[in-house]
This record gives sequence, C-alpha cells and structure tokens, in this order.
Amino acid sequence: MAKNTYLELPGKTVERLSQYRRILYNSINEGKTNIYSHELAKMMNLTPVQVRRDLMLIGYSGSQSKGYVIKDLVALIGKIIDSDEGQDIILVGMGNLGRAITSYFTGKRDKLSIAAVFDNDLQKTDRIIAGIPCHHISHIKEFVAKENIQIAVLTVSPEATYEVAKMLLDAGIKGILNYTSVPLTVPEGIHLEEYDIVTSLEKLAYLVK
Amino acid sequence: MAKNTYLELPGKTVERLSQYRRILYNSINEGKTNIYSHELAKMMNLTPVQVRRDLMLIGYSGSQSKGYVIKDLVALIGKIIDSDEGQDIILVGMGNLGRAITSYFTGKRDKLSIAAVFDNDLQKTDRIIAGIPCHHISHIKEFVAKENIQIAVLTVSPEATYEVAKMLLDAGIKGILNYTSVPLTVPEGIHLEEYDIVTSLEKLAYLVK
DNA sequence: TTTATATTGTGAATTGAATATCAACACTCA
DNA sequence: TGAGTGTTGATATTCAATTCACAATATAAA
Ligand SMILES: NC(=O)c1ccc[n+]([C@@H]2O[C@H](COP(=O)([O-])OP(=O)(O)OC[C@H]3O[C@@H](n4cnc5c(N)ncnc54)[C@H](O)[C@@H]3O)[C@@H](O)[C@H]2O)c1
Ligand SMILES: NC(=O)c1ccc[n+]([C@@H]2O[C@H](COP(=O)([O-])OP(=O)(O)OC[C@H]3O[C@@H](n4cnc5c(N)ncnc54)[C@H](O)[C@@H]3O)[C@@H](O)[C@H]2O)c1
Repeated sequence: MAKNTYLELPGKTVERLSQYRRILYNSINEGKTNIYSHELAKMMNLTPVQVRRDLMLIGYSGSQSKGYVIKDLVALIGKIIDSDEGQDIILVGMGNLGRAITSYFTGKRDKLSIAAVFDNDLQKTDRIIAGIPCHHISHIKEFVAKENIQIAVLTVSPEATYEVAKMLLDAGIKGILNYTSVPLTVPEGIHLEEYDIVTSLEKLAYLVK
Repeated sequence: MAKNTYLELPGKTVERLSQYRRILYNSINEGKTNIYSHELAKMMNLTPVQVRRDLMLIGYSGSQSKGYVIKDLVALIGKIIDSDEGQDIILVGMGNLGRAITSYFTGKRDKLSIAAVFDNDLQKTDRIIAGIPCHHISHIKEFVAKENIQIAVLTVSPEATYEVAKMLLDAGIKGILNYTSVPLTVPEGIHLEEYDIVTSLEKLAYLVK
C-alpha cells in the first residue's frame, strides 16, 4: 500500500524540516554522507529527541550504527516540502524590503523562485529590478492566472495592505507571506504567515530588560 | 505591597502586546479613547478571549460599560516592554537586508532606535548610510561598551555569522536578532530570536501543496 | 561468547498556549 | 423597580508541542 495519503505535519516540524535540509546541504558539501540525530541537533540548536521525533513523523528511519543517510533524508524532505514541478511566487511592493528579498532570491533557489514583482509606482514598473521583471499592480490578476501563481509575498506600505491583500485573494492566491505591520485576515483555506520585525525587537527589548 | 516583582509573561503574549500597542496608537489618532476586547480582537485577527487573557496577565482592568481606556493601556504596555530611558540597538551587516531595516527605523521609533551599523566592507564604513553612521566592525566592542548597547540585529553573510556572533557576545550584547540563515547557539542568559524568510516560504509552499 | 556502549524509535508524561465557559457586573429600557 | 443585554475577569478544558524514559538494536571490546 503506497503511503500517498496526505501527511498532516505540525507546522513547527515543517519549519524545522526546511532548516534541516539547508544544513544538510552544507554537510554534503563537506563530504559527509551520514549524520546522527545529536549532530544535527547540535547544528540546529535542538535536542536529539526533537530531531528524531521530526524524522519519525515523516517516516524516515536511520540505523543505530550509521545514523541517517543525508542524501536520502534530503530527498525525502524535498518530496514533502517541494511541489513536483517547482513553485513560482510573486512579490508585491518593490520598496526597500521588497528589493532586499528579491535580490536574495535572484538566481538562488531552484524549486522556489520569484517569477515577477508588482508595484503601483510608475517609476518602478515595466523594468527589470534586481534581476526580476516589475509589473504594474493592475496586471496582477492576469499574471497570477496565466502563470498559475499560488504564493505571494506582501511588502507594500501599511496603508495599501488591505487593498492589495484583497486583490491577491481575488486573483486566486492561496498563500500570503505578510511583512507589513498590518495584521491580515484571510478566508478559510487560504494560508497566511505574518512576521514583523518591530514585534521581534520589542520582544527582545522586554527579555533583556 | 507594590507590584514591582518581575512579571513573567508568555513570549506569545509579549509579541501580541507589542502589536496591540501599535494598533492602539492608530485608534488614538482616529480619536477613540476606549476600546472593547472584541474590537481589538477584530483588528488583530484574534478572539476577544485571547485579548482579555493577555490584558489579565499584565494586570490591566477595563470596565464592563466602556471597555479599556486606550491611553492607560498603551502606557502600561510601554511600562512593560520599554526600558525607562529608551534602548539603542545596533545592526551588523549593511547589505540589502540591513539597509532595508535601517531605512525603516531611521527617524521612526522613539524608544527603540538604531544607534549605529557595522560592516567589514571598507566601501561602506565611515559613512552615513540610510541616515545612520556605519562603522568598521573592528570598532564594535568599544562602541557597545561606550553606548551601553544591549541588542544587536545580525544581517551579515552566512559565512560571517559565527564569527560576528562571537564578537557580539564578547562585546557584552544581551540580545541578538538573527536574520542570517545560520542557526546560532547562545549561552545561558543571552536572548536570541531567529527568523528566516526561506523557512517561512517553504512552509507556505508545503501548506498550499 | 559476553559485556559495554551508543544509537534509534516511540509510548507516556509534561509543558505551554489557545479556547470554552460562566459568574459578576453595569448599563438600558420598559 | 426589574428584566434584558453586553461586557469583563477568571477558571476549566482542550489542544499542540516538547521532553522524558526506556525498549530494541547494532557494533565494538573484552
Ligand atoms: N523595511 C523594514 O525593515 C520593515 C520593518 C518592519 C515592517 N516593514 C513593513 O514592510 C512594508 C514595506 O516596507 P519598506 O521599508 O519596503 O517600505 P517602502 O515604502 O520602501 O516600500 C513600499 C512599496 O510598496 C509600494 N506600494 C505602495 N502602495 C502600493 C499599492 N497599492 N500597490 C502596489 N505597490 C504599492 C510602494 O510603491 C513602495 O515601492 C511596510 O508595510 C513596512 O511597514 C518593513
Ligand atoms: N535579503 C533577504 O531577503 C534574506 C533572506 C533570507 C536570508 N537572508 C540572510 O540575511 C543575511 C543578509 O542578507 P543580505 O541579502 O543583506 O546579504 P548581503 O550580502 O547583501 O549583505 C551582507 C553584508 O554583511 C557584510 N559582512 C560580511 N562579512 C562581514 C563581517 N565579518 N563583519 C561585518 N560585516 C560583514 C557584507 O559586507 C555585506 O554588507 C544573509 O545571511 C542572508 O543569508 C537574507
């Protein structure tokens, strides 16, 4: 019986899987072929039990003598996280933050890449910026439909957040990564991740106090 | 008995407090003086119960008829999160991301502000960039000591992460906000927050899959 | 062969956070 | 005055994530 049933993983586990994979790529480059849970845990600043639990959840088994086979583990994580044919994403709001993220992704990832960015500033549109074509926001719906885009990164100014989020949902986007300081609400079935730098800094300030 | 004992709040609550405050500033600007838990919840995309529980934890009471007094609530959150005389932070790694964050903070916050940025690229040092003085990394220890800096934002290239983190700890930094893709380990008593864009995106990709 | 050691895999217990529930209260309106 | 409404504050419950504890296994050493 093929294990093709949808695997419901805890969100935290998915995040760690992404990071395991990144670290394991480095280990491969260093010539390692196998790794123990305690080694991986050390590099990720976790407990070995946590690592083993995560790998158990994705159904990967190691050996007591050699630990885990890095190559196989990386492949399995890819099978879980990546979509088969890769996934194009878009970014909306080509300001300071948008540009930083775009530059970072340009020519970097294979499975996840930024297909286009959008803005409403005519100075920025219809040009290549940071290696990616920047279109006017008015073209977003047709682009999403044509290119079958599912994920959008939102880095517009706070005032534009609601309006642009509405456009994204209307265009059929399934997942939004919101970096504006304005909290969003999305309908059932749409996935939302939010992160705010100021919140993190204020939390740190509280902790060191 | 004065309630001066150290208040141990859940991390998630602290994060929400930071966001409550930001939203409440807006409400004040709109002329509101009082707010109900369900109103605040709506704006933050939470349940009213969650809001009330957070406020309960910080010992703030509202009234059944008028809800919470925004001004008082903001003041109390400030007393919990902010240090008394404000807190200067530094940023290390004036690349794309560092510049975006610096621009965002320039002339923005009162209590939290970026006092200086550091880099090891001589093209960038000993200049004002995005409104903030950029020094060479070699001056970091003396600066931290002299200005009594406790918090650092880390946006250097991945390869430099360990080395720079070590310098920060050595200089006496108490909290690090790490945006590099390299996980850090810090000694007991040092606070660490980490965030990685790629991880968030890969999680979204998994969720929409 | 036997013992010691190191590792994985996992059921059970614990911790931490979110949610449900409800008594107490304050105001309104008849 | 008294029923009805809507709110807070607090306790109880549920849910999710992490950690504990240890059995099972493989290898190396005696
Ligand atoms: N840069 C940071 O470090 C930082 C930190 C915390 C929060 N944020 C938030 O991230 C967002 C972006 O920050 P930033 O520093 O890049 O700001 P920015 O002002 O540099 O960029 C905003 C971009 O959005 C575009 N835009 C505005 N309205 C639009 C619309 N309706 N449609 C399409 N594009 C539109 C603007 O033209 C601009 O290019 C802001 O909401 C900000 O509050 C940024
Ligand atoms: N930009 C993004 O969207 C993004 C996304 C995910 C992760 N990251 C991570 O954030 C970090 C910064 O990203 P970026 O895009 O700004 O990279 P960047 O290359 O533009 O900037 C790195 C900066 O660090 C400086 N630096 C390098 N070594 C240093 C040292 N020893 N001391 C002081 N400064 C040093 C460089 O001079 C440069 O200015 C990287 O680790 C990157 O992996 C960035």
